[in-house]
Amino acid sequence: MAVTMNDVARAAGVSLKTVSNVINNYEFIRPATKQKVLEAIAELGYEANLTARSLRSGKTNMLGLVLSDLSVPYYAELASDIMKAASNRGYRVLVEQSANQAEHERAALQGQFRNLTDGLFFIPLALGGDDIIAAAGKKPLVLLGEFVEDPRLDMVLIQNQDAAAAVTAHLLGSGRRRIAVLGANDGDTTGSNGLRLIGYRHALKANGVEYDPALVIPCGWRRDGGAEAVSRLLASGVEFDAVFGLNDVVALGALHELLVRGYSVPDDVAVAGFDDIDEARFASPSLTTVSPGRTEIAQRAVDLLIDRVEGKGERADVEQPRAEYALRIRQSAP
Amino acid sequence: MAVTMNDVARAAGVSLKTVSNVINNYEFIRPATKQKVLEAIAELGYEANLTARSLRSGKTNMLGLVLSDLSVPYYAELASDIMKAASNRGYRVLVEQSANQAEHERAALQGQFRNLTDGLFFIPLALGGDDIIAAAGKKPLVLLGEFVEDPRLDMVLIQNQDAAAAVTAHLLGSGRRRIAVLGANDGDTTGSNGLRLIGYRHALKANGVEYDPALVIPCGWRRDGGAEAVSRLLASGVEFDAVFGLNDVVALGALHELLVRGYSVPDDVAVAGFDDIDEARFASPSLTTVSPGRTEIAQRAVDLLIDRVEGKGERADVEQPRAEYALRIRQSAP
DNA sequence: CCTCCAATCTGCAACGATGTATTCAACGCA
DNA sequence: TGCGTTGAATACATCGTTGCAGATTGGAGG
Repeated sequence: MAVTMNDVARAAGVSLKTVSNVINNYEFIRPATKQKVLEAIAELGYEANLTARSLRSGKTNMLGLVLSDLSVPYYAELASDIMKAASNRGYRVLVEQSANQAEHERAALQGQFRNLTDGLFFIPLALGGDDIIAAAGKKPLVLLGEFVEDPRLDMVLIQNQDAAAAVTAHLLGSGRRRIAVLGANDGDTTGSNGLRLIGYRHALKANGVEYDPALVIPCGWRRDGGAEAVSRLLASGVEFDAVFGLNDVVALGALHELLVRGYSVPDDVAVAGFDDIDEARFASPSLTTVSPGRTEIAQRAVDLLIDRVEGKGERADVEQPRAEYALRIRQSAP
Repeated sequence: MAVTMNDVARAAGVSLKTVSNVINNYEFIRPATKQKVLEAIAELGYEANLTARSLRSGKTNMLGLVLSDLSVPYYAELASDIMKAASNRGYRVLVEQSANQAEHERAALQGQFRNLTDGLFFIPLALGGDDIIAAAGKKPLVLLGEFVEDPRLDMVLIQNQDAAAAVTAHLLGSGRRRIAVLGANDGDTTGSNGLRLIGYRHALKANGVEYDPALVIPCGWRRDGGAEAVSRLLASGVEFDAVFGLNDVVALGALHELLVRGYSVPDDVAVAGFDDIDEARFASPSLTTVSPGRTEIAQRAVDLLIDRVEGKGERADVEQPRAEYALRIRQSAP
């Protein structure tokens, strides 16, 4: 059916192996021979069979990316950045949605998905560090700094704590004193939610404001979660003058609910988020948030994973680069 | 390294081919034999090597999805739906971003990307029908009804024209008479932009409102495109009492710009979009828009492509199912 | 002129599965 | 008893590459 190396070899009058050598840029090939082969390739429109190559070489040149759902803007944007960065280094990315289910995450760590790829980017949401270490195979794995932080695993870290503190400090700086936190449980200390909550508490303490657990509202990390959390907060009668959504969609859901109910943002209530998704800039009012350095995260993760895959240096030390964050002050909390 | 069929065969005391037969559910296998093999598989933790299987069988069980950029919410949501539907039928989806470049699109249609997949979903933005037919190989291809509509190609259609007419009619019904259209050029007749513009004109005509080319503002199909289009529209001095963004992000960008400039929506200007992305429901004010039936599109596209791949029926007739649209009336244009 | 080495090219096996054809045993039936 | 038929398992070739070892060629050096 398709043109194979054999066809090219015959057309160029050389051996199959020489064609292979030309394609793989083997050093010792006479320019004239190379020329002949390249011409035959062009003429026949030959394209290497990647499946055969993978079988023989054991490399697929694909990287896996496990995330909960592409319809979540932050993940979609991150995936886009990762795919671009990987493409620049000659790799494709195969995305797998875990739907936030431990079973799906585990399956992606070890099953067929793993075999299809040379290495894995993983945004764990349901599994913890121990689970991951237990389930993961031997191929390179890079976590993306969302929920799990574990010293035994390669990962790109988000400065969850410091960034959350910066947002909180900004709200405090504008005179807010009753800042509700949406998306965490009082007492959380691990995961993005826990770390961001800690950052929030640190900032309160540093500014001499007392921590009130009644202001910490757990909710799903989606728009409707944020909206519903605001409803509960209002129903509870607890006073507040600012809302810090632990990610942007929660903050945007909250913002929407506040406006629907006739509150003025930022006059009555200031709103801030975390992630700096594209949408934040165009919300009305535009959303104050913190950028975790998405593009940098993607680039560092890709470089780290591909270096592992290609075994450059072979050093076994865990690497955990940390991306720079940046506060984005907009209308919702000037 | 990894466990192969051979290892399983040895452990079970049968031939390699028998193991293969068990795995492929070959009909004539004694239950006792099957049992032995399955036990050996479980014990050794054998997993089939998909690369080898692909090489031999010529099938990869992967489908390609070519779109411009995952950071565009509509595409991310569609990709998510497609991946879920494909997964239900045992296929994975490999996404390729074309960045809206003809060269990238062409490459995805014929190059290595094509070889990696059994069939392709394609959302063309830069290429036209002729280009696609010229570039596409022999493997199944299903277009997703955005820009190109071509009777020679399998595709799932969006009811661009009727849905746009429905939005326009709704705006007219609420008393608006000067409806600006963002995202098309006066005279466009092809592509989503053209078809939606035609729908708009039909609705105007049906309601006895004259078409004014000055109200048609071309712009990039992104948030900042919509925002900037509103700026141009205002600068032009042309009067308008409603804005119809030809997709949701354009409409949301426009909405943002209007609010920033102190206009009241919907009192001064009504705003409507097209796509019904998740964000539309939570915008402030929430966005009136039309749902093109994203989940249905994904499901139909997956069914169509997989049926083609698996050659069920082998009928050569082009198929072009049409998804149902639905108007979503919200605050921005009640 | 012969040896030796580097540059260049080639042949064969192998990656791990599946398709085809074949073998072998057991069974029913004349 | 002998023969055809069917169920069950196997042997071998094959998919299109790349790794490895070996063959060939053309000077440089003695």
